[in-house]
Amino acid sequence: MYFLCGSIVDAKNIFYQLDLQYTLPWNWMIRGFTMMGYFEFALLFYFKMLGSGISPDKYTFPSVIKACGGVNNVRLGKAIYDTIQFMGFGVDIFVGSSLIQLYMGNGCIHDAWCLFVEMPHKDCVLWNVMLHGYVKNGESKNAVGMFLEMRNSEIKPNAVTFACILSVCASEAMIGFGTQLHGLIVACGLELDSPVANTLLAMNVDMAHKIFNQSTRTDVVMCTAMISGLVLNGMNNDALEIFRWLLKEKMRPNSLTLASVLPACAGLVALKLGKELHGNILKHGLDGRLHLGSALTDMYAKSGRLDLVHQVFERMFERDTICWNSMITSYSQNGKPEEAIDIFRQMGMAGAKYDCVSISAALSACANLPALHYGKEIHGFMIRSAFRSDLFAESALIDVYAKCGNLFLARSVFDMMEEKNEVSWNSIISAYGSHGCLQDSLVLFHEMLGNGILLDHVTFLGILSACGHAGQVDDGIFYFRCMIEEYGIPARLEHCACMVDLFGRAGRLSEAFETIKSMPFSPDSGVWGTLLGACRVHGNVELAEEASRHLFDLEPQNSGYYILLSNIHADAGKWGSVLKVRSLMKERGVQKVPGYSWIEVNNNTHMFVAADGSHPQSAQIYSMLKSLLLELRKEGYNPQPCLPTHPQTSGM
DNA sequence: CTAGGGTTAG
Repeated sequence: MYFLCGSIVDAKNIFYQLDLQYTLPWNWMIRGFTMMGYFEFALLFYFKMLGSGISPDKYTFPSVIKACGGVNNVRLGKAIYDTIQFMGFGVDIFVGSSLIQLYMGNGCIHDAWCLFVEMPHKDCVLWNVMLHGYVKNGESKNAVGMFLEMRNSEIKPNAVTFACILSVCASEAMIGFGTQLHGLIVACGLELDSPVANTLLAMNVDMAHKIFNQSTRTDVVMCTAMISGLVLNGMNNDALEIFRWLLKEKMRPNSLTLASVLPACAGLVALKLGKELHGNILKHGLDGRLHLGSALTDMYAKSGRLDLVHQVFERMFERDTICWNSMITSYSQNGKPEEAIDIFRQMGMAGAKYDCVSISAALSACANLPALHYGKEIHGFMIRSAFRSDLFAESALIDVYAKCGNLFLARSVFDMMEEKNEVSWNSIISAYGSHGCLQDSLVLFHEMLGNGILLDHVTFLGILSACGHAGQVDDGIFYFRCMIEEYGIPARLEHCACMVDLFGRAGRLSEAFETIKSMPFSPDSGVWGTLLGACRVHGNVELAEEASRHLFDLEPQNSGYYILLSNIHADAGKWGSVLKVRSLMKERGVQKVPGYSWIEVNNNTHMFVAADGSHPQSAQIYSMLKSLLLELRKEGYNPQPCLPTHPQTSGM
């Protein structure tokens, strides 16, 4: 079993040193490939074996049939079934349960049932495979019927039986039946067994912990279930603790275990451990597999390492919907919305199937650009396909329309939703908030309360930003307190950042600074940047110096902050300080990145840099700007920068 | 040699 200890290359080398006249090494190879999830290779070796004139034995078939299941090839499975009968092997319980699994995994419930009935000897595993098959196909009634029938037979249910039937109770909310079963499980003395614990985990984390700690028989499967359950509940540290314990106990994590731990690393931004795991995955030749590839991509994305994201993606053997989705998300979450949309396109061209996740990920990229044209295109696609009533996608759509400045469309998406959850409400509240419509935000907030929707920290983020955009400082203070005291939602860094913005916009800079000093988090560049921006608007040089000190510390290469500080000094007429900032930039080798802006007109995107004369209609644009500014002056508005001049005529 | 555990989104 070199597959479990070393790499595929090692296994192959050893294989070719063995005597290939015998069936045994072939069986090992086929079983090894199947266990590692390399179903195609398992089948390839099966046919190589037949081609070499080696006849398979009864130990060969279960692995081969499982490999057929891995590539969803029922027809091949049936052909092998014919071969087995033709060779006169008869169908034992091992072949039988593998076949039933294959049928059930591909929705051939009737075939599975026929085979089950025909089996002369039925053991507990065979019953369990049938039971699990019904559960997987959503046939809860038949599953329960199967269970009751099993109770009437002489076969005793075991832990796996209960695990299957309990999962039906959890999904169908059959709480009464569930408690009844629980009593039965305890009566059978099975409570501490691993598969039961898995299912209990889905119901209650505390209970799972208790069972896990008391359990005498913990194996890799149970640890994996425990880890994934903890990650699902956001308890990443506990998940990593179990993983470290598993290694200490000399248990061997497999690809399923690794796929469960990686999201915990992603959540904690534990890049070092993540890289170690990646090294392990590479050593075992597992990095091209779908589950691990997607998890690795996400882990590197959350650590901000797009270079490694790209590397992992390039090395993948196959690409399914999920791994494309995590690519879109990776770029979108790392401030590269254009690339994210591009990947969304590539995904379609590569023939991958879009799902709700792809749609909502692409839409959130559109919202961040913001790109109304792409957003509308995807909206059209949603209407044509069946993605219209997906909560995630619709909330992202509200966000797109709001960020693209179209509140009306955002509201109509919200109004037409068949079903709304807290995210949908949060999206529309933030939409009004970012447009300065505090009253509408508050009306929706109370409507949300009235509808019994659960408020969360995002709801208050929307309300606080609404107060800020509307300049209602007192309301902001009120809702900030209300969140903590009345709803028991602890303030996060983002809420404090909203408060800094709220005070800053209103010119109450000392209170903004007070907020930063008193908050229980270490302020990030966003918070200091907000304060610096407010200092520019309200002309506070002293605080600007303070904020800049922190910003130059946090992001020494970000030219924007240096420029902003130097402009603040310039506004105050302190030309000596302006020169100091400029020389600091030079000293640190900070490059000034030109700012771009763009606008969509008739489905064409036009992009501009400062003092840009490259647009074909540049002359008209500048003359229009000039006349607009003259209009503004007539109305009494006197903007700071001097009148723009056409760069070609001014010789810049 | 057969059953139970895995990845992505606001």
